[in-house]
Amino acid sequence: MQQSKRTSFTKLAIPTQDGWFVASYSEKGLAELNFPSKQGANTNASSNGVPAQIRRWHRMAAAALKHTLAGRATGALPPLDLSGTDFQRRVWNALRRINCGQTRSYGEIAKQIGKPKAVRAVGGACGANPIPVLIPCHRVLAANKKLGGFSGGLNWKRALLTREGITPRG
DNA sequence: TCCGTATTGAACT
DNA sequence: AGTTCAATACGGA
Repeated sequence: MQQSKRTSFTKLAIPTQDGWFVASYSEKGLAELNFPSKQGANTNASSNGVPAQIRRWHRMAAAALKHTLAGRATGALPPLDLSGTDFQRRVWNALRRINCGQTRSYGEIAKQIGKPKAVRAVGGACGANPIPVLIPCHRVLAANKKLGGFSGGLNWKRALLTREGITPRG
């Protein structure tokens, strides 16, 4: 049997004041989080057939997401099933250490993971972050406090930072 | 192997 | 203060 096949994640919606986020779970944990899309998302309409453990993870993820969207500390997260290279996971791990209301530059993240010159690669890893908001890639600004970029749209990044009391330049 | 990237800092208008 | 540019690490095609 091919366990790598992984036909599909279990997708469950998280209702927030900003719309319906979609969380994707594997058997190992939370694998993806997507911003609300205008079209109705392809989520499991009910919890029928969803393992109890995943439902538990989903409750944790939903609470953490709502806290973060409100500008509060993210709090406990379910286990994360991060697919990515070593480098990317190092970056994402470093991002998780940025507390609410704090920011880092791409260069600082690069230093933190022991590759001070890999600043652009850090940017690339941020863009590949499968779990935005909960892995706070929005707290990474450019060296001169410029906004930088955001895969979910700069409007999101700006809004998230503002809620945390941060006013980026630009 | 080549190309793009959510960078950076220095040099130069 | 704005613009240009080379250096640099990584990932995808």
